[in-house]
Amino acid sequence: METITRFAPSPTGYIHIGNVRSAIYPYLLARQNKGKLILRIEDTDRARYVEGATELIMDTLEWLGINWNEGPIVGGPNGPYFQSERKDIYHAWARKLIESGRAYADPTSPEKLDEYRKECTAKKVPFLYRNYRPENLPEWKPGIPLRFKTEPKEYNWHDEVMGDMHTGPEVLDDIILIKKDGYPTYNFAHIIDDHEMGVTHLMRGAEYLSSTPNYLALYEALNIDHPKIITLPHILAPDGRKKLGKRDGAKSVTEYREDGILAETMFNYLACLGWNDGTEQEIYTKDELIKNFSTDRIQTSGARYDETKLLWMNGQWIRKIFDEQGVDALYERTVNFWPENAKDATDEYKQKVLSIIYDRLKTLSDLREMTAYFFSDPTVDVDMLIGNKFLKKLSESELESLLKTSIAKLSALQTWDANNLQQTLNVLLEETGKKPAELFSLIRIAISFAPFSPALHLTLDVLGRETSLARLNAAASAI
RNA sequence: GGUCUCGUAGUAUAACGGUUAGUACAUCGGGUUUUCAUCCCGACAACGCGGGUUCGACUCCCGCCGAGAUCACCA
Repeated sequence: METITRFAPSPTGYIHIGNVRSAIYPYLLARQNKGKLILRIEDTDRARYVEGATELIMDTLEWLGINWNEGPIVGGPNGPYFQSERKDIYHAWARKLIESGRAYADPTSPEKLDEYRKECTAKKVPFLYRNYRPENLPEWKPGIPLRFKTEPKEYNWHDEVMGDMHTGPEVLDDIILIKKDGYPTYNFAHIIDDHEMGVTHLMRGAEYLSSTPNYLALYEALNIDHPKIITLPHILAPDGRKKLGKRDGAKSVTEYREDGILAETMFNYLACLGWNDGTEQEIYTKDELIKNFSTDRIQTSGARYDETKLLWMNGQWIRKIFDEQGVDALYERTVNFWPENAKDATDEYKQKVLSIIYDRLKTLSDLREMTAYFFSDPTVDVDMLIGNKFLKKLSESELESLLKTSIAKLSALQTWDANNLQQTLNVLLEETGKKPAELFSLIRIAISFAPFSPALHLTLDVLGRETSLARLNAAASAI
């Protein structure tokens, strides 16, 4: 049987890192089995609906490389893929339930419901609406919610991650199927949709675990089979132990993207948070994940989200892309991350800068801080020179003459390239009798006035003869 | 409160009855002609507690403790 999975977000805002995984895993499973991934928009809550959220979600998925086979834009045989456009379908199924006596219109007011609830809380007994079913039930019509008439019993089921599950009748209740505004609840809609769309594997977060028995009861009353149930453990907030949510400051995927986290990193990190293939591999391409993914190795316990490791992994990915795909591939991803003063620089020059700085980047946005001096002359800061921990021991006149010696030597260079620069710097070391720490720090700071920079000969090479010498002269005359 | 789930170093994890409990991030120390990184080497650091079962338990069973999820006309 073809594997059909789905990602079914509700358009209430951005996708944060706590819930991208419920898109990644279904995607991996679908691709691994040459199946289909369906994107379905669960927009039945009109109050929480956010304009543009669907586009934002699709944009995020696209960035991550999660493409769907059926859903908005691409269409498909099982549409519409917006729940708000499927009302008739839900109502048709609802009428079947009414006919079989498994659903009823519930005239109870929200106030009355509240009262019941408080009563139960006071008595310290669990609130179950089925104990309060009204006597004279009206016809179901718009304006009145429709409830499921449950038949309390035990349920046993298998969860691909959690294993064999069991619950007693006390967890079953008369859940609302259709709200008074005519829209279905998630509880009802997702069951109908998954069935009609042929979903074979249902992957969702652990927060749905406790309502699963109610869903099982619904499948039964509807006389339909349920997909394989795969419960994903929660991603926990970095500090607390709670499920990561927007309230805990869970950032949107878009935010990470803007901070210079690569899509590869995001995908890799999240896929491996709560899953591993049993080997010691840490860096996975999407294809490797598709190949190696298996639901039976998904963790059962929640995993804390660790941004430090994400940053480490991003550094790994930056280097991996550079090493395996070349500077062009990495450069393509950096276009939005250069400092303001790099605006007029050529692509060729920026690529040169990138190729000597890339292994220092944790995020692409580090470029802004780390490369400014490549694009315009830094402000001369004499204190930075004389206060440097290696240069402190030298007098100012010594520094000045050392700089002048260096300038003379470097100016004499026939061909200004990395190799020759390296050789010349070595000669300078011998001739001046200075330690590398002293001579190189001096030159490095004089040309960059930055806390750090790439290897000296490479930096000089990229800056070029004219700029390098001009900056050295400026520094020398400022001392 | 009911129900369900979870519990290996600070973090993510490996182990599926027998290992000096492995790996990675983080931290600390060292190395590679300056810095910051990369890279390499090293160090620190864990089986929640208590009972069983067993020749032998991180691994199986029970209890306890701790943590989380859920009990909406939200998804």
